[in-house]
Amino acid sequence: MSPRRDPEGRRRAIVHAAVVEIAEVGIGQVTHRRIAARAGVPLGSTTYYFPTLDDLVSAALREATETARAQLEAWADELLASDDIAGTFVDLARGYLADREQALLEYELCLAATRTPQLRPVAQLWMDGLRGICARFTGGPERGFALAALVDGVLLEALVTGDELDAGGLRAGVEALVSRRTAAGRT
Amino acid sequence: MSPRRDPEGRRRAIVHAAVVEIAEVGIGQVTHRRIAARAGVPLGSTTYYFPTLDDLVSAALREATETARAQLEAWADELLASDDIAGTFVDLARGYLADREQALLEYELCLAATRTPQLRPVAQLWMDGLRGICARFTGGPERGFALAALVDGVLLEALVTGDELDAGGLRAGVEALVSRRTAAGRT
Amino acid sequence: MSPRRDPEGRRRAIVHAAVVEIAEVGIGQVTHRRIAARAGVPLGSTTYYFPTLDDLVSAALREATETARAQLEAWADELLASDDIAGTFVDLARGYLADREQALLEYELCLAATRTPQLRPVAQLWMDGLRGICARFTGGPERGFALAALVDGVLLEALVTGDELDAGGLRAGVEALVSRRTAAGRT
Amino acid sequence: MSPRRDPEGRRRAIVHAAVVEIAEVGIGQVTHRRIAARAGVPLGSTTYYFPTLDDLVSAALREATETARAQLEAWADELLASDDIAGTFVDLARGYLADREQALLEYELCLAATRTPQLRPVAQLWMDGLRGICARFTGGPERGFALAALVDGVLLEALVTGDELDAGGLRAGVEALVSRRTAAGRT
DNA sequence: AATGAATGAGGGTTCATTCAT
DNA sequence: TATGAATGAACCCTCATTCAT
Repeated sequence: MSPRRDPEGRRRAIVHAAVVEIAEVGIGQVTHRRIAARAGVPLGSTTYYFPTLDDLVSAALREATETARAQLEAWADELLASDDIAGTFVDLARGYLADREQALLEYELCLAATRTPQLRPVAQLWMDGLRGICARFTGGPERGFALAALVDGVLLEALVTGDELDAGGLRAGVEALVSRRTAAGRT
Repeated sequence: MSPRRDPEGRRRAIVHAAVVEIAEVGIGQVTHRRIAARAGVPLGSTTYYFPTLDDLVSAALREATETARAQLEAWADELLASDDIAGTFVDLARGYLADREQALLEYELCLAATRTPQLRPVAQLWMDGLRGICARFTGGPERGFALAALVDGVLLEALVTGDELDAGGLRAGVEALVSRRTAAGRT
Repeated sequence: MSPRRDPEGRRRAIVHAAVVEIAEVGIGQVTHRRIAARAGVPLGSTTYYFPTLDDLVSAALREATETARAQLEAWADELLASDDIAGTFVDLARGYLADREQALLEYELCLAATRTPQLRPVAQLWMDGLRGICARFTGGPERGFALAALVDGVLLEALVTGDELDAGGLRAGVEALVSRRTAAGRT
Repeated sequence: MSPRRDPEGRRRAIVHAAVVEIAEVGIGQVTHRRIAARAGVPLGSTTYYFPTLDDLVSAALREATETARAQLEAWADELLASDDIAGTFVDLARGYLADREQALLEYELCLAATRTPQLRPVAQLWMDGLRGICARFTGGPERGFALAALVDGVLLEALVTGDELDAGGLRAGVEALVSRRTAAGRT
């Protein structure tokens, strides 16, 4: 199945399997064996490419963040091109929650970062990215931070309650925070 | 310390140790042994009072939520008595973050609830409580939800980044969401 | 439920529960807790009446043997009154196997006796009883022993295979071993 | 003793240790740790080769049965070559009982099979083997079954009572059951 | 006399990690 | 380079037994 001679591919396959596995069972429950099984590689490969399980988990979370980063950029593009900021935010959030497990992983990473210093920068990446985007649509950085927090909070709540996204709340919040002038100036 | 024969006290001591331990190392890393050591009781006691580790963890999270709930009620009182809603929110959030580990535990519980059905109601309690309070200060339920999400987001971000509370963002967000009339009517 | 003041009754209830429990799960899997639960008495009662689990198991096996002994006597009566020894043996064996678990317990006791000296006499009781009965229907003690062994073997095989009693084999064996003259002399 | 890298040998050593251990303490009392100690391998090895204790026990019993099967075949050969069937049966039974613990294990397996379905086929192997042999020396299958039961019963009784084999009883039984013609035809 | 509380030993099992090959 | 074998620590949990009440 996996190419005999493609170390980089192997590595990526393992990391990817780790991401999926973490998303599914949570950081605390992930094991070498599970990842190896999921990736379809021998157990030894996981420790060969990653000396420690922590290393592997870190790599997985890093990759997950990369994914999120790309997503954030897509958000920025869509938001800039939209003339209904609030509506677009709702659409984007809904899209984000579509892959619930992936989204969960993101938040789990954030919490894990609070106890694992090496995860800090990874988590920071997401936070900063979201804040950066939000700040473009509000009068000042403070409101931008508030908007980012709002989005984070709405997403978290949806994940926790298991309900649909609270579109009404999100829309109301965005509208209250987004600068009229900015929105108007764009038309 | 604990009297030889005080089942209820023993039980509480174990639960409390579990709370502290979970706050410190995370739900996924907590073990009978750690809790027993922290509580100063023999290993067997933990399984005597709680047949399963899951039971013990549940009890701990339930207790933690009870604490949070009490805190929320204190919030409500302070907010109702205040004529600077935003400023009071900031103070309260700061107070909440003062015990970082306890706060962290709260969020960990929320995330864990997504994968452990039995934890759902416990997490819901917090979410509902916060939303209920917030709704009192906004024009409608949607803005109330948005305010709750904002608070949740701000707290989460502070926990994750390890920075101080983003007071400016919180204040700006609250001001944008809180109903003028309510604020005005209270002067 | 159980009378407040009836130590002997309590004791019997525990022993009986132990018998049933052993029959159900096997000697090696029986525990104080299981017996207490089955008997509907507090855990402490089991150790109060029987210092050791071994003591309790022994008592249970002793009781089981007593039951078997009574059964053997019934066999003797029926056989003596019968003019179709082989057919009666078949009927009796079938009756014995009707309560499979009880029968199993008997054999388990026998095997356990090989490793637990204190169980020896209990097991011996059954063996001797069966032999004694059988000897009455054969020409000499040797054939009597053979008949007893045959019965034991047939019962064991039925238990192990889970099949019905091998009536044909048993009948053939009995007929070959039973003394014609004895049978004839009784008409 | 055992080479560093010899998985098959290791596996066999563990299984063999399990057989011996079961013979000594009984199925219900056997543990990973005991087996590991007896085999002179680390604890982890037992679970590495056999995911579950049940698996290990099954393997051990299977092996024991294989041994017994080989023995049965030897019996068949000797019996066919003999002109004193009864005497040969006695010799064979005595030989079988010479290794008391191995014999005990056999019967324990049979009883355990009644409660552990996966053990059924293993136990059946022994029963069928013995019956098959016996049937060759009797007039019909029914007497064959009876003979097998007789042998089983005699062996069981010897094991349980701890006495010598009841040679007289066995001889008498065999003589009563073995087909004259077969015996005669062979002279 | 009777019992719930308490405990520590030990059981099965999992797993990160090391290492010979 | 790559991997299956191997290992021991640690985990959760069960339980016989002891003991204060």
